[in-house]
Amino acid sequence: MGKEEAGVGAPRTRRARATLRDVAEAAGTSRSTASRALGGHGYVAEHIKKRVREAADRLGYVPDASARTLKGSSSGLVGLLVSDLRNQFYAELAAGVEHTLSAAGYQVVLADDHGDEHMAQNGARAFLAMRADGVLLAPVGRAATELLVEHETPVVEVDRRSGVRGCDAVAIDSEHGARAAVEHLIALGHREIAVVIDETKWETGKGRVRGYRAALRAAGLPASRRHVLDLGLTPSDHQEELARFLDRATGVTAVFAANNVVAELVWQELKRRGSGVPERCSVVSFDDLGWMRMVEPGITAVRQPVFEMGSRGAELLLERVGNGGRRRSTEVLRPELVVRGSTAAPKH
Amino acid sequence: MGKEEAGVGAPRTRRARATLRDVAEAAGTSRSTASRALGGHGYVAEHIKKRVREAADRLGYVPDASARTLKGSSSGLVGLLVSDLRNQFYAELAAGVEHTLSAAGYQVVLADDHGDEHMAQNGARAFLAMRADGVLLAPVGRAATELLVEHETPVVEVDRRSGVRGCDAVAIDSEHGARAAVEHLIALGHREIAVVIDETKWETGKGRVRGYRAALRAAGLPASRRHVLDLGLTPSDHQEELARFLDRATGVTAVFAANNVVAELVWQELKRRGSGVPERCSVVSFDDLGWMRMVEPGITAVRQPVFEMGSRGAELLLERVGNGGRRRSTEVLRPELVVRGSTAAPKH
DNA sequence: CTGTTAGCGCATTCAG
DNA sequence: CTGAATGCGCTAACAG
Repeated sequence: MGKEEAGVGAPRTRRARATLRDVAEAAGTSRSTASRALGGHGYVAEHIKKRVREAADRLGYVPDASARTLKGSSSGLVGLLVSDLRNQFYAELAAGVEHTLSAAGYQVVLADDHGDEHMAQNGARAFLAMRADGVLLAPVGRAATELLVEHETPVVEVDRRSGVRGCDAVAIDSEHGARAAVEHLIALGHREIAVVIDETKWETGKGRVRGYRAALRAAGLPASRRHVLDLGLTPSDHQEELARFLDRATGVTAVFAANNVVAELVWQELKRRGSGVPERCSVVSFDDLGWMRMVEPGITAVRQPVFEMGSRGAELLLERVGNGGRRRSTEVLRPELVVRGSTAAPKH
Repeated sequence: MGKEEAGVGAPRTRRARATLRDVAEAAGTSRSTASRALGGHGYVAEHIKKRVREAADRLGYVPDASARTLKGSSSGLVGLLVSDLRNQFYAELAAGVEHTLSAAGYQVVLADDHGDEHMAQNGARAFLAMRADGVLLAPVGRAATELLVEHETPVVEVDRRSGVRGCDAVAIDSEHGARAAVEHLIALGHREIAVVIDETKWETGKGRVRGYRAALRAAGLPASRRHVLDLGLTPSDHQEELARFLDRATGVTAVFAANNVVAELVWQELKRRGSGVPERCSVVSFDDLGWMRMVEPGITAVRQPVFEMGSRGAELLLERVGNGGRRRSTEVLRPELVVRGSTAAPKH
C-alpha cells in the first residue's frame, strides 16, 4: 500500500493543505497544466481549465505565497513603518497607504517603531527578509532608510526626509504652513507669539520653526529665543514644563502649536489655568484633528492632507516598483489654514 | 570566463542579493554548515562559526523569509483585519496587537475591509495564501472567520463575535457598560432616555441595546421604540436623520451614544442646535476618546480598554499558535464609566 | 495544447 | 563535527 492511500477511510484525517499537486491529481492533469489553468497564462484547453478550477474549488485550494515569492521576483508585500499608531496622524497615514496598496493588490506589513531608531532598523530588516517589494517609512533616523536603499529596496519616506539619497519622499510643506499660521496671528495684531514644538532635529520640525521665524521677520518683529519651547520627544513632564514656560512668557498673546501632540498639551494647559481662548490667548495648531472642531471655540489649524499623503506615497512607491530606474522625486503637499474661533485680535 | 567572474572589476555591479550559498562560499564551507552556524542549531566549530558570521555581515546577508516559510512550518506572519483604521478605536486596537506581536517576533500584516464583507474575505484569503500563523479579526460577517477556521488557521475575534465555532474571542462587556451608563442617567433623575446607535446586528450593538433596556427595566421605566435610533452603517444623511429624531423626541432629557462615531454626531448636532449640555440634554458615550475630555463640558463616557483588548487578543492568539489543541476561550473585558460634566440632573 | 524538468533559498536528514 | 542530498510549492523553459 503506497502512502498515497494512507488515511483513506480514516475518520476526518483532513489534509493539512491542498497543494497544486493535489489539484492536478484531482483534475487528472500535470501540475504545470494546473498552474497554467489557474494562473491564466499560456494555453490550456477550455474544458481542462474548467475541470482544474472545479477541483481547486472543491479542495479549497489557496496558492502558496511563499512558493510564489521564492520562485518569482515579487512578494506582493510592502512594508510600512510608522512612529506611533496611536497618534491619529499616523493612523490616518497608514489608512491612506493601505487604501492605495490594497487596491493595487499588495499586502501591507505594518511595523511601529515607537520612535526608536533601533526598532526601526529591526523593522527594516524584517522587510528585507520577506523581500518586500517596497517600503514606506516615517523614519526616526537614517539607518533604516540606508539599510533598505543599500539592498535596493524601493523606499518612500513619508512626512519626513532623512536626507538619504536614492529614495523618494512625500512631505507637507511645513515651512509654508507654519508661516501661514503665524502670519494669520500677526495680521490679527499679535506681536509676541510663542511656538511650542517637540522636535527640531528633522526637516519637519525645522521647517515649522523656519516658517515661524520667516513670518516674524517679514513683519519686522523680533524673534526672541524666550518664545520658543522645544519639549523634546522623550516623554517627561511636558505638562509641567509647558506650565513654567507660559508663566515666564509674559506678554505673549498667542501660541503656535507645531503639531497635534503639543496642541493638545497647550489646549489642556490653557484650559486648566483658565486663560480664555481666544480672549487672553490665541491658539493655532499645525495639524487639524477631529477634536479641534469639536471644542469651543474651534481651534484654528493648519490642515494637512494626511490620508492623501499616505496614498500618494504609496502611488510613488508603486511607480518605483514598476520602473526602478525612474529618477527619485520628492513631492511636497501644500497644507491649508482653517480659521476657527481660537484666534482673534489681542485684547490690549 | 565562467559567469561567476562576471562583473569582477566592473563598476558597482552589485549582486542582487546575497544568499546562503554566497556566504558559504565566502567562508569556505558548505551551505549546510553555514546554515547551522547562523541558525545556531547543531554543532559547528567555534572558529568556523565566527568565519561564517563575518562573511554574512560582510555580504549583508539577510535570510530569505519565503524560503524559510516554504521549508518550515511557520511564516512568522500574523494577519490583522480591521474595519476602519481612521477610526481611533481600530487604530488603538491595531497598536495593541502590533505591540504584543512584534515583541514576540511576529510581523503584522494589516488589512482594512472598510466594513465590507467582501473585502474581509479577500483579506482572509490573502492571509491564507501567505500561511499566516494566525489571524486577528474584527469581522463584519461570518465568512472571513469561517474560511480561516476551515483551513485550520487560528483565529481570534476582537471586539465582535461572529458566532463561528472554533475561534477564540476577546470582547468588551457591552451590556454591562451600556447598563452602567444608563443607570448613571437614571440615578441622576432622567426618565426619558434616547439611545443612538449605528448597528444592531452584531453582538456588540445588540449588547449595548440590551444593557440600555435592562437598565430601564430594572428602574421600572418603559422602553419606548421612539427612543431608539439605529442609523445603520451605510454612510448616508446621518446628521439629518439624527436631527429629525431629536425633533420628534420631545421629553427626552438624555442621550446614550452607543459608540464614538455616533457620539461625535450627537455632540455636533446638540452643539449646532444650541441645546445646552448638560442643562437641556445630558450625553453619555460608549467609548472614551481623547476629545471627550477636551471639550467643555467633558463627555461622560464608558471607557473601554481598547489597546489592552488588542494586546490580549494577540496573546490569546500566540497561545493558540503554541498549542493548537487548547480549548477555545472567550475573554470579556470590563469597561468602566468615567463621569464628566456632560451628565447632570434634568432641569425639570 | 500538454507534460517533463529544473530550480528559487533554506533547513534538515543522513552518512561520513 | 561537516558535507552531500533532499524537498517545501510553485512556475517557466523546453520538448513533445
